[in-house]
Amino acid sequence: MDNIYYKIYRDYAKQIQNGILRPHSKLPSENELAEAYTTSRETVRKGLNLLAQNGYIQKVKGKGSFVLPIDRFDFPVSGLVSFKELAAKMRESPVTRVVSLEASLAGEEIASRLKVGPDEPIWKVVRTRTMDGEAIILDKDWFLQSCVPDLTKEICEDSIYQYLEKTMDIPISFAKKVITVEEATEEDSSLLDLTRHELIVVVRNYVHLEDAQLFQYTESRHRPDKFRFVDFARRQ
Amino acid sequence: MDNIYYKIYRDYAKQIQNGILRPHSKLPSENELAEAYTTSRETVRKGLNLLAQNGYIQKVKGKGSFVLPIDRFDFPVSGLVSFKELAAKMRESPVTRVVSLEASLAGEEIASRLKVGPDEPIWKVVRTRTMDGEAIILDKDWFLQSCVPDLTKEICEDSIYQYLEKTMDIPISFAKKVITVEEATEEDSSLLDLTRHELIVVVRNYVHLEDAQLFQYTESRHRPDKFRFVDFARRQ
DNA sequence: TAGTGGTCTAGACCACGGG
DNA sequence: CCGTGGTCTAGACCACTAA
Repeated sequence: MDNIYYKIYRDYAKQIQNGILRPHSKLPSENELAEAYTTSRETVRKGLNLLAQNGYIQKVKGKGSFVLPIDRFDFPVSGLVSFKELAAKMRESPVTRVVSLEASLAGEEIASRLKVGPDEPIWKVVRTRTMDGEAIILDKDWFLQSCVPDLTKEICEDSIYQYLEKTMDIPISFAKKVITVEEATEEDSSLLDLTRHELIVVVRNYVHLEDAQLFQYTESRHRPDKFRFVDFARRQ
Repeated sequence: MDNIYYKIYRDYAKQIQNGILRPHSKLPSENELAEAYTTSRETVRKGLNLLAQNGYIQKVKGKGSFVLPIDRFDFPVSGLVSFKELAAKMRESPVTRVVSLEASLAGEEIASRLKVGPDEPIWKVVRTRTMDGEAIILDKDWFLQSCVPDLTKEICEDSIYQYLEKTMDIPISFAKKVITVEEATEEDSSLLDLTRHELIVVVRNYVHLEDAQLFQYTESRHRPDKFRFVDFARRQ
């Protein structure tokens, strides 16, 4: 709310998402925006660069900034987007079921993934995601208890990210994501509505706080035919 | 090239990749860097922000900028990285085989993907990528001939991206990438060394020029057990 | 308190595009 | 030519960290 450049980013991102600003239309020039927001050109440019990085606009030297004609529907699946945020952009109504929620010690495998000792207290959450009556995603989350003291079934049924960021004010900073395809396990078969495919798309997410501390490891296991990952990337 | 902030980015990216700067070590402060490069702090900050966006460093208010302890091996698979660039970072020696290279008209499906008419002249390139003696990736590329006049088998065996950027000076700007898992086709089976899996990971890439014109469509079809996609993402 | 990064300003010069 | 975005400057104030 405070940042001027972030307000410019939000203002135009919203207008582009709502279709108020049509694809290929031209934004005001940087000088005009600086006047409109009573700020300097460099501040305007920070806002416009955010829009460009996130695929909203294209800046062309000597001409101006233009709205990109990209489908905003399937879009921000890239980056650090949680299931709840993703589902909000879709037509179907998804259901989250909490299979288990337990406080325990890390153990061998998770300890190595979270780079802590095997006796580190952690939360383990297992959830399934159902769309159109079919359980198609199995989400397994491990959190450091030292970062998240309380966790309830109600929070897990909603969005854990929202709880951490909005309610707890825990600053999530960055994440590394690894996508592979692996053999389905017995757990996958028992908790998901698998069709004939014996393969599962596994998205491993290593989530870090602002001080770069690794605090969460997530495995999101998707039925292959329902998996879709979209990414927007700029050169340099 | 001459950009000061880009030089700062390259200098430190290289030092971090080479291990000259160890993980968790502290970079000089922004004021010190401004002096060292005889430039202003805002310019230094642009370089540091590039490093942060690409996962090299973490900036902490009141403390400084620190090298992130992230495996740089499997890393820049994110973004607009071509097979050649990717392979250069791996131990194995990959082989590219050009299956076909032809000039033709777009036709129905490709015309809709490239958003041109079906009579638009295009290049179609089909290549297989072999590692450790197994053909594991099938790459199918379509280019607008209006953007790329000449294309030879030799160029396709090397890196098309390198040819476009370095030799032709065609400015690639951004790309949208969609990853899905689909049934293997007969073409997949005949050109790749598939194991029992009947599924193929399909990475569709829509590549745009600086004026936002869509000029290339690529389908990269991977054997599931050899597929791996890594992504680094920052919140906001 | 001193040093750090985060934001912002009010200029400047440049390269590019189109009339 | 003028307007555009790209780069850069030399300051400023703030919030945060650590001694």
